[in-house]
Amino acid sequence: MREPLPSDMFDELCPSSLNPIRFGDKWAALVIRCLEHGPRRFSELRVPLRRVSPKVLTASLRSLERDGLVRRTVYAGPSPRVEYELTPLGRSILEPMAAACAWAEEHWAELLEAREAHDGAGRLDPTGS
Amino acid sequence: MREPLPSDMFDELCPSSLNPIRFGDKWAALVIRCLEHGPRRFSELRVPLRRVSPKVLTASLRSLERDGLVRRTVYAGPSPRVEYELTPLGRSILEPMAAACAWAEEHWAELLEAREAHDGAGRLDPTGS
DNA sequence: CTGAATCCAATGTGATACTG
DNA sequence: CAGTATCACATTGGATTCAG
Repeated sequence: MREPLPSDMFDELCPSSLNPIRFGDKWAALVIRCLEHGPRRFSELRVPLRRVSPKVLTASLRSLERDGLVRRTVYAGPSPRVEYELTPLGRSILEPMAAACAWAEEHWAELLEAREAHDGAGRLDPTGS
Repeated sequence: MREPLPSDMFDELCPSSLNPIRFGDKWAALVIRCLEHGPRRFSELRVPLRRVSPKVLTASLRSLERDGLVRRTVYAGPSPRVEYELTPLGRSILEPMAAACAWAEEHWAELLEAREAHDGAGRLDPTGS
């Protein structure tokens, strides 16, 4: 429990910018993955997602909270402390998400090839005349 | 084969505007569903998707073509005729898409409840004091 | 018939600085 | 610590009009 988060989500995992299957806003999928193994504090999330500005990260979390996928808990104390965690509903989306990521990983190369072929077309004569 | 398309995609199917799982651009999922049962002409697609302007529909199709999910075929003739159909790669995405739609249908009500609860909060005192 | 061109609105994303 | 405020920018979505 409380497994360490990856140091930078942008190094690994399914390249969500390529994946045509997307979850909520641009960062929602990554946020959900960060919460997969238990509750996290805002500042903990900011480490692997350091290239997301606090405003955008907040917006993503709020959106997930609004949809009931994430619960936000404020702990009173000398310094503010807030924890985010997946609700049961949020956990239930992990499965289709994993399926989508599996598809993306499996067909990642095909997507890239198709793009290159498509983008390159029209600039050279495919008949080779 | 050549089953009729639904008359209006906006009446039925998974409400993709609510579903946090999205495929490509706003209409990609609906377009893919229209192509599920065989090739379709542009004007055929425009019927169930009549609330999508031709420009946007074209853009969506082009994007799918670029990713190798859809093949576009032009048939020469007295009047232009163009057909779109799913490639094998395009077909392969039907499965994770179905999983995502199943999730959405299953949890559709929970999402709505969560939104209402969230949007309504703050306007009345939950402690009932 | 199949889109391309143009223009515009809405939304999403982001950097920076500041606050309880 | 955990955000909010503000401004700016990019992308997307759309209506309308026009062309091959």
